[in-house]
Amino acid sequence: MTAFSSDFLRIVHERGFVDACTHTEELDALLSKEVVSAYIGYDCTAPSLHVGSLVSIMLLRWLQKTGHRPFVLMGGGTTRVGDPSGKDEARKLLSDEAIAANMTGIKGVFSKYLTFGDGPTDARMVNNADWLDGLGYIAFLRDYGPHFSINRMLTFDSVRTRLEREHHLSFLEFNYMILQAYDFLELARRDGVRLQMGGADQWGNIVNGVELGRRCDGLSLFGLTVPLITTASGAKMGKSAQGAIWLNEDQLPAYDFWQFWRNTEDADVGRFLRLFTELPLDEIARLEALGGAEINEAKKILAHEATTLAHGEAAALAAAETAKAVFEQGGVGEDLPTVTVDAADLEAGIAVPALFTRAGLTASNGEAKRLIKGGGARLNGAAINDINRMITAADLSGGEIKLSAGKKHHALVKVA
RNA sequence: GGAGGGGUGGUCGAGUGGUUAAAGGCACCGGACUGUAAAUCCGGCGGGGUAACCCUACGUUGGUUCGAAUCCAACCCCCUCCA
Repeated sequence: MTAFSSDFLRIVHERGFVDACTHTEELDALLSKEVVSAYIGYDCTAPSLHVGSLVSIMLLRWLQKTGHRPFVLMGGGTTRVGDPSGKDEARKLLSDEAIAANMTGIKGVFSKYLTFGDGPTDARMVNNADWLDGLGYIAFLRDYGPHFSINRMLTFDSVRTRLEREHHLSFLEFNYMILQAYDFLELARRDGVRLQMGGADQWGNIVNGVELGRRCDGLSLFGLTVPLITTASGAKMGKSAQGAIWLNEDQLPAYDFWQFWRNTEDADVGRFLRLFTELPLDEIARLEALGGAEINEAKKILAHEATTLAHGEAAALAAAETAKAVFEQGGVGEDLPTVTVDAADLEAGIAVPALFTRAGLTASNGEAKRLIKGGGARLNGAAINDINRMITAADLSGGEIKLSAGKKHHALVKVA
């Protein structure tokens, strides 16, 4: 591997953040010489970001830590068009209201990882709707259309796969890459941004921006992509029983976030420690070398570090305490999801399946019944085998009832 | 505008009149084994009901039929070729 003179490139290479880079050596020289502004764009297709975006967020964090300036680009304008990259069929169009609401949710995430402000290395957030919404069609076509070759555009992965699979690709989506390229040019002009980063699936879009900058303004722009992170089993990261692993606490409690990392596969521990924590590499090497059951210690550290970044150390410690109580001592923890029931309801008795569903452990009464039949439901740690069992105040243990669906999903029931 | 092909559950994909809540794969959930891991094996996987059973679902809306995902009509959407 090349020796880098810039801290940023050296660190992100060592830690496994880099998939591809346009002109590594020139970029390294630039980063060594001056404060570089770099950006990553984010879709506004969901109300929060999930761990799939965390690699790129960590990348921005390292950028800032090594003395450069991160820009977070909200795709308020481009989300209205829809990025065809990595999708083999057309996405649904979102309403403007939904996009605005999603943007608000996403903004909150970044403040945990980056320092925003007006200083030279303070992060800034921009919204491409600010310039895209006001574009005039003819003027835009005349100014930038000549720089794009249809022949070339047709060879880009996002376009080619659609064509090969004979899936529909609308003209609207076909324009996406032009708009994203224009974003880069616009940011370069406005704020002197020199580097665009993103996921590996963004390579084509990023390269387009680099080329547009050179053709229009003779700018020397750079692109860098991070690899798509999958688990050692080959699955995309971030899936779980309850759905995506969101970074917003109101979408996913810190305890569940902590549990996600705690349950990392053995084979992923080292890689994840490098990507999702800021522990020194020699420490990670030591943790990674742990064998057998000892690797669980490494997973706890991973969970602690990642949760501390996302939700703060207090939340991480609370999650760890709860996990310890629940898994290592078979008890209950403060941080478990909790539902409250009326005392009157409990006096009258609540059917077990209904209570599991109310606690959010199952999606329907039928699912709860199947869970009970399959032997996966437990009440205060004891297996339930009777579907018809009623839960009453007599089941209260220390003023609460602990329900478990499987070994990893627990909830507390308290009386209102 | 014309011709042909297609739209099935979270997803991929069978299924051309009844025994089809709809094969199979994947994903996901539970159990066993473990280390809150992986792999493997077993079970589950639309909703409601203790149950008999009832409801909802195969692009949409109507129709034929005792009975339709399956046949017919109109409409919507996608693909390919032609103009």
